[in-house]
Amino acid sequence: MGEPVRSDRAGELRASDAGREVRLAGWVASRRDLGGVVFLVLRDASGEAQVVVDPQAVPAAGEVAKDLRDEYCITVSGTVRPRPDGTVNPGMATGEIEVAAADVRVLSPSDPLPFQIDDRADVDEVRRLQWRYLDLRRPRMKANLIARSRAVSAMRRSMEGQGFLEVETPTLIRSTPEGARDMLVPSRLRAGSFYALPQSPQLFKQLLMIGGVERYYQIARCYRDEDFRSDRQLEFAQLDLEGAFWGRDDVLATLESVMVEVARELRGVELSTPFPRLTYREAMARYGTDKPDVRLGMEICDLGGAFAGTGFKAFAGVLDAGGVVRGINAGPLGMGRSGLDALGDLAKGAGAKGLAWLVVEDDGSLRSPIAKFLGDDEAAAVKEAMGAGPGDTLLLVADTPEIAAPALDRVRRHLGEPDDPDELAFLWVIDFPVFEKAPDGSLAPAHHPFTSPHDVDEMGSDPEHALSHAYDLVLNGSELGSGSVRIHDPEVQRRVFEILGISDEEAESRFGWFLEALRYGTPPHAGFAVGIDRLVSILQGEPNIREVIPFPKTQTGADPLTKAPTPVAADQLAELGLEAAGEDADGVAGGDGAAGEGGGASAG
RNA sequence: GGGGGCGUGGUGAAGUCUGGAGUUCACGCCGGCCUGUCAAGCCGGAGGUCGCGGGUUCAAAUCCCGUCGUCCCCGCCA
Repeated sequence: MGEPVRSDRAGELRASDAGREVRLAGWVASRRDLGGVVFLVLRDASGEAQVVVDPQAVPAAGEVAKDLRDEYCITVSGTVRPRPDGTVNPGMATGEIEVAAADVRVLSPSDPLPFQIDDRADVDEVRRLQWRYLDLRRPRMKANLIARSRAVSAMRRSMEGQGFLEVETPTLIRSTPEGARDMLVPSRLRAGSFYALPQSPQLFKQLLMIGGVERYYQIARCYRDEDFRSDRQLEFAQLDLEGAFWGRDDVLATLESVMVEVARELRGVELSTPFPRLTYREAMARYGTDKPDVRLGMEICDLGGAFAGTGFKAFAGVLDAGGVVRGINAGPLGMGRSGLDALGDLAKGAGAKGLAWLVVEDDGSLRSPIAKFLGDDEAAAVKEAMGAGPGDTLLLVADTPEIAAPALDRVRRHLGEPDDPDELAFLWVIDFPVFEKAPDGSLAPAHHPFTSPHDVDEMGSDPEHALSHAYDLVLNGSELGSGSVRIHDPEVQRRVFEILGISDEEAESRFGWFLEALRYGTPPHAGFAVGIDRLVSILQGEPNIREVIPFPKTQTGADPLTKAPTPVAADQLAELGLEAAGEDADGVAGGDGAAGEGGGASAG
């Protein structure tokens, strides 16, 4: 077996190889048996090449070829030759040549396939995941795997070129019950205690800054035990980075250079930098969201001025109560009553009491259920404020800012469509508030407690308006990642905990090890993390991140291929000092996979 | 926790609203023919618990209830 299985890669053969003896290996992509001659398309990772088997000339090869089926793994020895006149296939990279087979051998036969390898049919995703190894042979997944590899490679190239050190951090870490639910791992050596899988390497990368690394990056696997979305899995990958003696603009510039590199690699485009920056406040005012898709147009207008002193009681009441009237010019929708009602339902789903619509008629008058309540001046002011012309549909929400903004965002995203689907609209959202205001008016921390506030005094005295040095990177309406300038002063860190309602004692018991670290000459530092799955899925035009993950899980956290998760044997649990709760308490791995209610495990 | 879509031979779809024999289309599979095909072509064939359970009905893929799976969304994701 000293002889190599193959001499050449199928997809790389060209006319200049004519006359060469080659040995190929790969899979049977198709077989066209014309009786007197058999054409095979042999596919390997490099591409495809046509093989011709002539049973008259080579009877043994003819016998083998007759029994080949799709996806048999084979080797073919033969001679590369130009195709006869009129049979060149210009749609194929190797279409000028074919390999005249002298010998065909089956390395490994294939059962009939559960679905076809070509892209003809949109196979049910569970089917694809159940036979993911076959799905990976299909063009779509193959292209996505390659794209992901190239994206990560571009990131590494960019980081290395800028002097960053790649450092790995642990994936079995201390649980910090903040933010998302932790994925827990029981400890056998300390029964009853648990590790957590990292939601991010946050504190470790800060320790690396204290450790003098100065420029750190990592392709980090992160875990968050929250419900799935099209852009969320239990585990995901981030480009995580941090720099010492850095401020915000160093971070943004570095990330921009990484994005330029990745976009060049995957899209062959040159992004223009710097990316636009919006403050959080601007983003909310103009788009009603902290991750605006600026490709959609239809910016939100504030109509408080136009309706000041209005006689329309619904609006006047909202304005008097400190609320807002805002709207978007949806352009020439040409929508009937039912369509407009559906938009209204969308707005109501976001908490709005309703969505008022006004259509500008050709003569400039307004057709609307509320038209009769509006004076001529008001109508003119509204049209003026929204830049409305004949045919335009104007959609208005009157409510508190916390409700009006997201409601209009939903309507806007529902209606909007980018002019150019290939456009990449990167932008930064900066100056996030320290606290986010929920629709019910309550305040909740918007970021992790190691984020530096603009002013810690203000954070205490005016929490509603206090800003932090936190920023997000947004691409086409998706949050790609976020970062911040970190607190490096232990006293500031202590006060931030205090304001967040974490007592000195609690902070000491949970983060004492980190607070101590801050006391040993911590450099100012800042950093960021980019969601790799999201970035690659958007650049690849994929609708969800599962398409760029080789072995993803379904929405209920199941892997249709391996059937994970499963119950485990009682003795396996006993060793960990655990007792399973739920119906499958004494189930074993490989059972029917029905997870017990609660599914949890308690320390025993 | 909540809202919505989907589930029909191996695959994809139509049929479901308006109940009437597992009907149809494409691909695949099996067999045969075929010496220049290109997701070959032609002829023949096999293949089904219409996700599962219950109900209504003379009769259910179709209507009703429940349940499972999956996808999208809200909540959640500091």
